[in-house]
Amino acid sequence: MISNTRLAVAAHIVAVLASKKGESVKSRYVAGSVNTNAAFVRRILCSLTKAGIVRAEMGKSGGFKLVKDPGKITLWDLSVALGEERLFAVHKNPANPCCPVSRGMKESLGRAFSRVEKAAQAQMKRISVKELLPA
Amino acid sequence: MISNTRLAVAAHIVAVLASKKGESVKSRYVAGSVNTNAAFVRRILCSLTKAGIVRAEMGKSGGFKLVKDPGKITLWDLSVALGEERLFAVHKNPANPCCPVSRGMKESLGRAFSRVEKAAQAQMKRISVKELLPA
DNA sequence: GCCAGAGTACTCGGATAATCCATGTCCGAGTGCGTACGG
DNA sequence: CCGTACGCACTCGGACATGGATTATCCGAGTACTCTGGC
Repeated sequence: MISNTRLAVAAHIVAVLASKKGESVKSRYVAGSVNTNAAFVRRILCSLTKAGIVRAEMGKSGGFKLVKDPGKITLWDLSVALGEERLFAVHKNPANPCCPVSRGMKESLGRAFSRVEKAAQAQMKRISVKELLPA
Repeated sequence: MISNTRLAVAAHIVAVLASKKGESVKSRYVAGSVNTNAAFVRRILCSLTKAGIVRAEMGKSGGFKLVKDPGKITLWDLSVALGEERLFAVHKNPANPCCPVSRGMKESLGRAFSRVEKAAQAQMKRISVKELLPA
């Protein structure tokens, strides 16, 4: 069902930044915690920057800082920042106009999936990054 | 978040079968409605067969028949049949033992994602294929 | 006319190929820090 | 001693491979229908 791990990695990244209490953290350090490469981390941090969740700082002693309170950053915020609000994909093949089922299927599926996504969204809004940190 | 369209296609397939009221339908016909190739449809139908939702019939006038009542087949049933119960993926890179955040992250994320998935699951169980059919 | 048997056409099922997306590797552009020099 | 200018090391950002997943194409195996021949 899932192919990418961006949301999980984004949550991990923000958790690391939160554990550093607003200090500047380098992408390389975060990559070490996630056990991946720094460029991948930066690509996600770029999205988070555009969403106003973190701030990038250039130069020798650069890095990323958390802008918002970790208790106020939810999984939903991260999903939106990554542009991954949708949980389900509908096949994009054109509908067969000869088949009544096919004609209405995309809209029906869209409605059904939206209902499910709305329920998921409500839960995601209730989970903050702070809850992911060790006690 | 999603890359494959199997759940959507499975729902479409079952809807087509339901519209035929238990008659035998060929994979080729279904493929025409979904606008894809017949083998792809058959692979999904194979999963649905193993789950006892449809039955395959060989031979010249073969095809697939719906076994269960469309009103009793939910999106969740289809997800289980396809083996796609999980909505989120956690990165599988090993945790960095030096980082306390990293050590606990997978478990924290697993718990958080489970909560979201449980909410989604509850909704998916409330949506049957019958609701996807045209009025 | 009825039954048996072979042939055939059509199906499903699985193996193989092409395509697309996510991730990893690499290099260029830019900025803050450190040092050296001049005042 | 203090301020300024230069060089540098280190950062982020984006372009280019690579690997895996998803979907499409193809071929083999098998079965129900059909037609023919015999009784």
